[in-house]
Amino acid sequence: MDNNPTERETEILKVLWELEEGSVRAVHEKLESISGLHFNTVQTQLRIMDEKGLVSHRRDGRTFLYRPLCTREQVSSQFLHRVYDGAVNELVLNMLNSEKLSERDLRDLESLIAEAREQKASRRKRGN
Amino acid sequence: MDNNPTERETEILKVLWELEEGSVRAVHEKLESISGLHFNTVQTQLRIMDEKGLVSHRRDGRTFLYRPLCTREQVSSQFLHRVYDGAVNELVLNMLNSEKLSERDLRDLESLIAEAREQKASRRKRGN
DNA sequence: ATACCTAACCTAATAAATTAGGTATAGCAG
DNA sequence: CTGCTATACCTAATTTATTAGGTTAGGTAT
Repeated sequence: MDNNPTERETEILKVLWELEEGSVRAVHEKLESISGLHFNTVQTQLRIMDEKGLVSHRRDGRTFLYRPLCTREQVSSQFLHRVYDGAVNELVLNMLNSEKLSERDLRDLESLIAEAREQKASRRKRGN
Repeated sequence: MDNNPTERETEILKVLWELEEGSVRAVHEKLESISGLHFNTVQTQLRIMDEKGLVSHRRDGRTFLYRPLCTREQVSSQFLHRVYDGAVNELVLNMLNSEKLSERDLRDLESLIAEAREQKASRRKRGN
């Protein structure tokens, strides 16, 4: 789980992040159009990811329903630390340079930061 | 080059991003303490990365000096698109949640955004 | 009941990443 | 000149990721 997902695993996780929970079939259907993967391939991948602790599963009748154990936030944090040694500002700076952001996007980012600040303040008040 | 680097390749690129240019030895020394990699291993990796176009090399006497061709910005942009389908705001939101940022960090981020906005404005004026 | 569909399960082939040994050679110290 | 060191170069073993075939069995419709 601290073990970061491979290319294909990330692709599968993306589907599960969206679905919250899904069967092999559900995941397969989402991926098939893009990658043309075989059903069994997805099934095997999910089994391996289960062993690795990237996902969990429960039974629903005859079929397994998989859930991501690894969040997008975790994957991103790992990326940040792996590539930037944790320097968020560096990452954001690069994003601002490489991505074409509209004024609207920039404002959105500012709101996010303002919110983060407020949450910090309220956590402090509650003693956290 | 649009092909994103593997785990180990990223580690090597990180060294080269810092050094701008470096010999196998230089890269090896930086990595050895952390990963205990053999000199030849680093050399082979660099050769492969050269073939892949992730780095380039030039001769300096008897030794090769390697340079990264793939920037950290590119790697990050690929990550963004692979994991977030390009949604910068989502990524930043996650960063704000998962990383513990100080008031100072938040202010820094705000300055970066302000700068990005100005650059956008000045590019527009110059007709770009 | 029987045929059929769908699922898990088992297995292995293939491809890619990671690692490091051995060889040849150039340059340098004694 | 001779041995030593550091380098590129060549090669292959090992591990990990990726893929999908074949088998078995549960559930369902006819």
